Amino acid sequence: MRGRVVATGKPARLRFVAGLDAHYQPRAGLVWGAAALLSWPHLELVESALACRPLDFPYVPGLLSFREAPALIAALDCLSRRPDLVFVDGQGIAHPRRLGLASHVGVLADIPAIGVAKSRLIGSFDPPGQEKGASAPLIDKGEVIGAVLRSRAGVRPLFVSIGHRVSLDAAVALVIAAAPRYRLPEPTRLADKLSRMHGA
DNA sequence: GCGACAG
DNA sequence: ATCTTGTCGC
Repeated sequence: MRGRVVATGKPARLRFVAGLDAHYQPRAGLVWGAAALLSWPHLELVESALACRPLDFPYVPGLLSFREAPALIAALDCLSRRPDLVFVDGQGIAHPRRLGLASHVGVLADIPAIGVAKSRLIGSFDPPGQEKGASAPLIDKGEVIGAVLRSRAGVRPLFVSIGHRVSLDAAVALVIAAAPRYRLPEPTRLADKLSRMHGA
C-alpha cells in the first residue's frame, strides 16, 4: 500500500476538517473510533461520530493500523459530511515501512490526511526551539520522514508527518493553524475527548 | 545480544 | 491504548 501514498499537495478547498482518534476498551474487547468534524478556519465542532469494532490483534509497534484503522474509518463513514482533510492520532509515513496509521487511513479512505503523534516511533532529531512553531526534521536512513513540531511554547513537541495527499510543509502549517490554544490540534483534541468520554 | 518501540 | 495516586504549575 505504501506505493499508493501521495506525499505532495494540499486540500484544494478547506471547509471542514476532522480529527480521528481511537480508544481501547479492554473488558469489552472493542476498539472505539471517534471522529470530530470541525469547521475551518474557525475550528468549531459541528458533528461527532463513534463506531466500534471487535479487537483481535495485539498492539505491536509498527502494526497499529491493524488495530485502529477499521474503527477510525467506520467513524469517518458515520459523518454526514465528508471532511476535506483528516488529522489522525498517530504517524503517517514516519514509520518503518512508510505506512503508519494516518497514511493507511488516508489511502483506504482516499482522503487528505496528516499524522499527528504525541511521541516518536522511529527517526532521529535535534530538539526544536522552545517557541511556538519551532520545528526540526525527523530523519530515518538519511530521509526526512516528518517534523518534530513545538505546537505551543514550551510544550512537548508533536511528531507531524505526511499522511496522504498533503506535503510535509503544508502538514506543518495546517497543524499550527489548527492548534491555536492547546498542544494538540483542535480536531484531534476533540476526537480524543469524545472517545474517552465514552469508555469511562 | 540488547535496547527501543505510534497507540 | 488501560489502570492508579500524588504532585506541580499556570
